Amino acid sequence: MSNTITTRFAPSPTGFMHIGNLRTALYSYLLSKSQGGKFILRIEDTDQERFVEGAVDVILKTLEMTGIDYDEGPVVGGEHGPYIQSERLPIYKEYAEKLIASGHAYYCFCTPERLESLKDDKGIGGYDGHCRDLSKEEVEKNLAAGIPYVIRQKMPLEGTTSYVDEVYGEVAIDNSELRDQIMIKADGYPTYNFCHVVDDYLMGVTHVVRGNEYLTSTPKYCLLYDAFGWERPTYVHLPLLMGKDEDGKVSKLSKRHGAVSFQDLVADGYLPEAIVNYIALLGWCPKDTNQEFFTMDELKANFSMEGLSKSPAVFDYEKLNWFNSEYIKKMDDESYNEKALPILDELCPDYIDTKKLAELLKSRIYAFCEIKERIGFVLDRLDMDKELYTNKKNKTTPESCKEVLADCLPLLKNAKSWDNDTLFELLKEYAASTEKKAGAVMWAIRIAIARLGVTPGGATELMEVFGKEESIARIELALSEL
RNA sequence: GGCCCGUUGGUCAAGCGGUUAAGACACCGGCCUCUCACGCCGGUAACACCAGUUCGAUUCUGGUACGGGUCACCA
Repeated sequence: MSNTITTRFAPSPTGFMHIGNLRTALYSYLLSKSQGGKFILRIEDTDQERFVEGAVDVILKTLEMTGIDYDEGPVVGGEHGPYIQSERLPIYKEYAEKLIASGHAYYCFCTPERLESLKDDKGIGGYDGHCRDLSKEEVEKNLAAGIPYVIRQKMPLEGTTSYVDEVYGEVAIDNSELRDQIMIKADGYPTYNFCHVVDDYLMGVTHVVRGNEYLTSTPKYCLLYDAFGWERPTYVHLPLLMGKDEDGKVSKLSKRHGAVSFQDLVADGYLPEAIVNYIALLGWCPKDTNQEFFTMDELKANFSMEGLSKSPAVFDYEKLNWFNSEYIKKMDDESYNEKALPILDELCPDYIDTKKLAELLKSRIYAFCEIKERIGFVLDRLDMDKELYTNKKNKTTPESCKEVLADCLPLLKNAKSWDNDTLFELLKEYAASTEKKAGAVMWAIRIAIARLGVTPGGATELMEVFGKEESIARIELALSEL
């Protein structure tokens, strides 16, 4: 037995990466890497009906973007391959037969119809062990007759099975609660319940990290390890991720709560590092520190299972927004512009200084998807609401603003250059010479050119963004309307 | 419904028998300021309930309530 820790992430290729699933991958990865262990990626694609084209690529891409690298897995390979379950069918068959031989499993010839009839009106109801004690002769006969069959795990009828979970402590389940679950389906594919155990063992997985929906079914898996005579792994079940409903209640995080897949979030302009940082803190908390910004390396250095929480966490978009805005502010200009400029360049007219605009936006957006809605006043000359000229703090009125605009127009037309500093000085001098408050002058100009009450940036900053021609044109337009 | 798990402010959470019960987001004030944002300063707000153990329970035990999970030829 190796004494290094090995964990794995074993997603189903569903076509998208649910954020809860990503968090599981993260924790599994961190648990291993925090102790210098190994991390394996395995694709669990045994459900032929749910096969989705290209879904594996989504998984690979997500792990790449988030910086969760694996030591073994599809593409990179490894000593325990193949890492895609549909390519391991003979292995499952072999191990299932071992269990039949040892009396821990049996053939079941029941029809789907019979199984259906066992359920109650709520759709709940389990197998009744109908084929559990079929004689060897009957089995041979049915097999020879080509009757479709499944292979079931034979559960003990009495007693309890328990294990100690790293997060939840001891979990004990009466064996009478355990159904003789299917290991190999009629189509020859194994079920999760069976093949993940075989794979985890064969791949040397020492710590099984997964969502707590498996908490109560884990005794069945323990029994499988026992039946094979294998040492059971350490289990680390994670609390679920929840979403808040409109009525204020919470439920398992799903689409109705908003974007819940990694790719949705990225498409909305959230940064992978921000997403990772945020979800790392949903259900885990570092010890002995209040730090909340973590790079992947820092997460590796700080992660420990003691920090894992037992109770479910609500995914809060507000906090994600905050994290993302912080990450945006920390971006260097080059990478920030790489994301922001294409969006602005596509939307804005040529005369707009998109680089300056991007700069103004940097401290004001929480995600890149927000840019479009923030620059409507740049793209179009909005309808003017004259009330905007009234500002109590600067004591402005439409009339006072009209005077300011009329005075400043020629000044601006003669401006030596058209940058923020020059314009600001120009207007400040005008304010001083006419004994007006600078704020009052700025207010008039800003409203005249933006035609909007709240804007990203002040009057002179916006004039720089708009350029001389458009700025002058907007002031003339505003004047004509007053 | 049976079984299992959970419950500290609106949210994420620290706490691991004795604390003025941290911190963060959000919210509300104030400062800064050419509006807003950023930044800075400050504020409101929590141990679900009932018993028991104990000199003392947010911390331990039991029950109740509420929430969640699970009982598939899905994972």
